[in-house]
Amino acid sequence: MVTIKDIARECNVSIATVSNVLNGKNKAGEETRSKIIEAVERLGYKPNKVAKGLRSRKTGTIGIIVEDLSQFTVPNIVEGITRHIEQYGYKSVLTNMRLYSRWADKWFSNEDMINELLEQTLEEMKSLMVDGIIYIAVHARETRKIPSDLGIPAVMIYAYEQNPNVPSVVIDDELAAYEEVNYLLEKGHTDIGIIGGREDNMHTRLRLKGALKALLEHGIEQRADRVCYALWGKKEGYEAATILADKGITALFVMADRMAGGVYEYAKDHGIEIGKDLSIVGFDDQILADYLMPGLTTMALPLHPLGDAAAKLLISKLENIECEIKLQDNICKIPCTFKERGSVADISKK
Amino acid sequence: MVTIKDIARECNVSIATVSNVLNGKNKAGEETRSKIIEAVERLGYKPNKVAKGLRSRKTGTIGIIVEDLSQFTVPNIVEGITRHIEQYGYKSVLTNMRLYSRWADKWFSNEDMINELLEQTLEEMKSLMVDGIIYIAVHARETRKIPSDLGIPAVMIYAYEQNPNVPSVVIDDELAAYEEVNYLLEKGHTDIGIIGGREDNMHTRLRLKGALKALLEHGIEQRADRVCYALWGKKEGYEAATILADKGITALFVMADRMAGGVYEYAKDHGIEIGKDLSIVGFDDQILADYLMPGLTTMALPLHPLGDAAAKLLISKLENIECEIKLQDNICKIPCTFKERGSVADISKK
DNA sequence: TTAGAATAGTTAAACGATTAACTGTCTATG
DNA sequence: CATAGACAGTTAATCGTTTAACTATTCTAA
Repeated sequence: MVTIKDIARECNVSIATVSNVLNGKNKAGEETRSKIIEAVERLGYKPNKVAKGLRSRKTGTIGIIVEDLSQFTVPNIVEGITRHIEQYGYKSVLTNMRLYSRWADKWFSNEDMINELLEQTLEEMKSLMVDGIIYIAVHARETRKIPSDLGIPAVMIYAYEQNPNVPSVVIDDELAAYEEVNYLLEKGHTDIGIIGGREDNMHTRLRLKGALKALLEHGIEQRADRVCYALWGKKEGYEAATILADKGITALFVMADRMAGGVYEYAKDHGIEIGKDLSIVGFDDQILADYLMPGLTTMALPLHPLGDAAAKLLISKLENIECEIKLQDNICKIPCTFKERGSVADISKK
Repeated sequence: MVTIKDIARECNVSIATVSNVLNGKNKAGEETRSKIIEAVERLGYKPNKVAKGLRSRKTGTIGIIVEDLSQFTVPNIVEGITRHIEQYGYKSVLTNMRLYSRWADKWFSNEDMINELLEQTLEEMKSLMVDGIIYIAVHARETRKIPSDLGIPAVMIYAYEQNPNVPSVVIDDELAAYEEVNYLLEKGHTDIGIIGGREDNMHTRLRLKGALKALLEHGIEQRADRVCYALWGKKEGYEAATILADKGITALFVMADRMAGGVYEYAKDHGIEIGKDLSIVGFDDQILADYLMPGLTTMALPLHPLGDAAAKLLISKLENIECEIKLQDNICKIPCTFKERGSVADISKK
């Protein structure tokens, strides 16, 4: 490995001079400068980031902590982050907590255990001397907490953080649901069923709120028996469809594409034609939405923008530059984008 | 930040003693040892990995380089890696090259540019002093090369590497294809069409080889007009189906689930019933395979095992322990697992 | 009794960079 | 002519660890 010493020896200067040249301090003559540059090129010297980090307390790395890398949302968020930070010369260090992973080797019976693991992971990151941290809380719970004495800048994605030092970037669930239900209403549907995710889940609650708001604005008070909760999966969607089937519904707002897939299966089993007898809007825009037939009209999650916004927030703090992202109550809500396919019938002109 | 010095001062010993105690060298008396342990706990001392790494040339981190994190295969492979390495106290540093990413900000017109980026990325990793490197070459090309003078242990996933120092872990494409086509033959199909991926792609070639082998063993010489190549996507699958439709075929071996999805759509548009009029086996076992109706019978990629094997190979080199993974020609082939759903009709008893 | 080993430490030099403080030399200015 | 300032560089401390080499004390066995 070629070090700064080798360059110094090669050029007959002190290592300080090499360092100065390399860091753009104008403390060297033109001749020496070019001599050093040449030697650096020739010997293929790359500054050692570890040493650099130890001395200058800036490693140029950002820690990304994810709860579960194999959740379909996460890679795209990470990509959004890395793309932005690389423009500022930062690298990322990723830790996957693997909560609820299909291949989990740890099981978490309660939130306290998770918070403890999180705290350990944060300590790990600190001992790696990352310059900042982005936490992707896919399994968003209100109980997830970043300690207020963390000591380095952090940003939270996906969950709301009360810590005043830690801004949150979240998707605008309420707005998205509002828009989706409005779309159904526009298409003439007034008898709308709702399949939510886990009842205690943040996303479920916010989306429900948005949906009810849209309905109410059209003078519709949603009947309680037309709302049911399921556990995000295909099977659960199927079961929910069974429950909602006889409630005189023409359309369904389903809070996850996978559950919507379950409804498709139910429809197939019972001779119901989706996009005609029954209309559906989903949520997520997972790949499968494009493979269902007819294609599922749904709400695309702003995954890349989520990562991008978080990265911008963090970089602006680290580099002390102003940030284009504006916060309200320390939160930045990113809108989803509606994806129209073929699962909704227009019955407005009947 | 509390350092080893603080502990030393607190206990009236030298920092060397603290270091010895912490690293399990039995060079301390029982009394001092417990005094130190206690102080470490009380003050919440965490060794600084950066300093540790600088001094001892072991940072306890493994660099993972991926070509494209948002490819569906990658997160699970990464999870396989991290899960294993964490058992040995290693962390991972991930770099996403973002080749061909949907959000790409760089465009690569040729393989040389990619190899250059790879070389840069490897240098970055070295300057971060990772102990080893795992490279996930999702877009497997034979031209991808890890320099032979890399200087740290490395393992390649997904592509074959000629570098004798770098073992490769790959999926057993040939075997998987062989098994799938055998399955079709067992079910009585003898007129089988094949939809491959890019013609110059390694996976395509190997899978084709396996498929032809199975056919040949049943005395079937595959007609050239029953094989066609497409670009892995849904639309391309649809087009391929159009071409193959009038070739007197009862079953189709499709080398990617997404293309198979395209065939489903073609079938729907033309009143063909999948799993009855036309049988299909896919490849990948992407989520969508479970949402197509009928469910797509396919071959599940051994993503987790792929990462696991690579990690085992690397760790065994780093920790100098023997490895349960056995190599042939420096390659470890991991078998896929067959996933039977409902897309194949049994016509053997007619 | 005494050499040798074992025990329980300490000292100080690294690892590869950055950086504050210092040293010369030259130039400009009143 | 004296002095200040700019320029071009060097020296040495420092970041938080590990580790080789050393010291001092006690124990063991012939």
